[in-house]
Amino acid sequence: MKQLTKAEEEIMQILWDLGEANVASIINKFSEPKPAFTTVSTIVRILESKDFVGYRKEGRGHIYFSKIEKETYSNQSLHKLMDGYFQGSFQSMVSFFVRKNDIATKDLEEILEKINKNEDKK
Amino acid sequence: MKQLTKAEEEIMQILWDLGEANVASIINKFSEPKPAFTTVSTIVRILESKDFVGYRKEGRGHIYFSKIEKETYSNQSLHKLMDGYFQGSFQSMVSFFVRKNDIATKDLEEILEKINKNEDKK
DNA sequence: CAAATATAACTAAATATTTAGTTTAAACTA
DNA sequence: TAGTTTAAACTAAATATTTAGTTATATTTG
Repeated sequence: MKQLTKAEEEIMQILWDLGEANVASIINKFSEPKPAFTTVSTIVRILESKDFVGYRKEGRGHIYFSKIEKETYSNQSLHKLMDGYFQGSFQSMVSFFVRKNDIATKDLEEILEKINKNEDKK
Repeated sequence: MKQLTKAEEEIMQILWDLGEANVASIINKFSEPKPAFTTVSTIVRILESKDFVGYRKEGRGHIYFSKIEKETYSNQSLHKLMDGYFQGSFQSMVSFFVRKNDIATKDLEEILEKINKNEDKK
């Protein structure tokens, strides 16, 4: 699956955040200095050509929306990291991260609890 | 902290793997089609200028080595992902990944066990 | 020491990415 | 409907990345 460049990712994040938006709304989400209309428009059309973004016509312009779930993309990115740095092992990745960042085991226990709770609901 | 480009990362992975290496050994690690000597040499010198790589003289040439721990870089990358896609929350990231990939809770339990075991040793 | 060889440094060119100006088309308004 | 406005499409240029050729330098060997 395709990788987003830095500028592309920034705009995807905004689209994931807003759900859908025209170019003006996207620009609005940038902090100063805001990029030019044409800059954003260009990147959006690149994303369109890469099939990350779709649009529908509305009034005078286009309303853009993401065609790929944020979840799908982040999952793929995590997998890439896991494969490249932890021999594809989820356990390695998590235990490394816990140790490295002094994450309390209580946090892991809480995650387990929450997951088990939701499993019950099924 | 600086981000590695695709070509740079490939070579860093090899250096992390080998510990240290000259250009020839790096090329050797590539599968066909192997890049040209000059290509690898250029990227190594870029990594040098970015302070990712150092070298020492040996005989006729240079022996290169990573100046950044693989652990440091992967930790930073994971943090970036966590911040960008999971509001900086470790719990969100892990529970998302577990659900999304149908990872058995047993895996998480095992991680906990292992960590607790090592904590005892301290 | 001179020639051959191996390697790094320098340079360049192809490609990808980022940024934004100009032109064109659509639709709103007076 | 003609002029004005707004946004998209087209185009271009600056910058970053990737790839590799050429030249310079140092080491080995005959």
